[in-house]
Amino acid sequence: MQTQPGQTPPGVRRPQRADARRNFDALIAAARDAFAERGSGASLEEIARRAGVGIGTLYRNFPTRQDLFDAVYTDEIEALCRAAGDVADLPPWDALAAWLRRFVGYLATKRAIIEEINRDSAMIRGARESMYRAADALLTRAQEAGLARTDVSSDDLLRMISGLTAGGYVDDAQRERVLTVALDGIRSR
Amino acid sequence: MQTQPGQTPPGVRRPQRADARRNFDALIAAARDAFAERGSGASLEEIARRAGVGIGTLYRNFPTRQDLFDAVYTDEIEALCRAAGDVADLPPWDALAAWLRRFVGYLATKRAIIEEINRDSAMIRGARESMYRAADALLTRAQEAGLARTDVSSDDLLRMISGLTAGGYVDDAQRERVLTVALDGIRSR
DNA sequence: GTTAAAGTGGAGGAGTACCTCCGATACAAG
DNA sequence: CTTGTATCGGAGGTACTCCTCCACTTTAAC
Repeated sequence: MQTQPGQTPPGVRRPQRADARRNFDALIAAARDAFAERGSGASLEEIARRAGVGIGTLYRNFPTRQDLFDAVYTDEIEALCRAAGDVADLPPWDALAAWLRRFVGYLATKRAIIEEINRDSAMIRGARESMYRAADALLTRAQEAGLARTDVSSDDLLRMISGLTAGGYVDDAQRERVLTVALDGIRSR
Repeated sequence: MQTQPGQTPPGVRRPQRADARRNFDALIAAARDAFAERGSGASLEEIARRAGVGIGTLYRNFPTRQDLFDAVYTDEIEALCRAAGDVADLPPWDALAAWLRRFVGYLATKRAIIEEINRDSAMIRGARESMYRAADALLTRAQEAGLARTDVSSDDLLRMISGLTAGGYVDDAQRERVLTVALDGIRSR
């Protein structure tokens, strides 16, 4: 074990060789699906099977369950941050609402991520903070335009929305209704 | 196995003998704590140990995990329904808000119950429906008084609030802030 | 106090998940 | 093509959970 890696992830590194990289990526994809379906306790052997690799390969790339989870989670968060860029040129309120809708979409089937979203994990903190910064920029803009109430923080907002999503709704229409109610609560009056 | 019990619960019955009743109640209490701490996958052996009984006793009283879960769940729901009576003489909006606060309080530490609240289980359906009726009465009253928006159902409402609670908040003040936003979203304008 | 019936509890078999280890394999540099 | 090396994969040891079974204990009716 090298003693001064200096990278962000403690033990997880995308491998060099082509076949190894394929396996690495397949494992993350399989883990994403498995966590979404079975929750964060999904069997690691099943994840390896889904990815079409041996259990040993899983453990070499991700020594602990948390390492694997962090890799999946970081991917998702990065996608959300990119989405914040996509809405930057909408009017303040629309930008906030659109991004929150996308946030909900990303989280909709990902129970494990919702469960874990508030937990602390040394290496994840950075990714989560950049997501919070993205949300904060959108919320602040809406607040400065006088469109959003000023007594909520972006932390309040994301916890509220991710909680809402955790419910497991009868259908998309219901989820949309509930999201509308939440947005109306945030709008200043 | 008796073939025509005719009771509401399929296999669960509060036992007759004093010592057996003590064990039965201790098991439900221990299960409530264990489910709250560890989620619905808590080890049954640990529950038996916490209750101070053998694993055999647990299985005699609750042949399946679901039976035990149902017993805990039904208890909680009944308490919530009683709480709906307590707020009946408040003004419509205050009654709804007060009951939802109590609802949140009950659910606050009960991850397992939140997880399960939308799942279907033959014998639980009755209990859940009476809770929904209680919520519906309060919401309808507020709607008829022109205080609550009419485009949400009690089902929407409870899913939304129980989702909010699932988040895991930094502190009570944050949870209260988020609940206030949700209530403002429900209030008609 | 006696006794039949109800209830107890934990040993142990079966199944499953975790994780390590190392002989076999596939890549890529020469 | 050859060869050194990175990588693979799954057998198997360990640990944990589920659940059954039955010799023993407690209750409460008489």
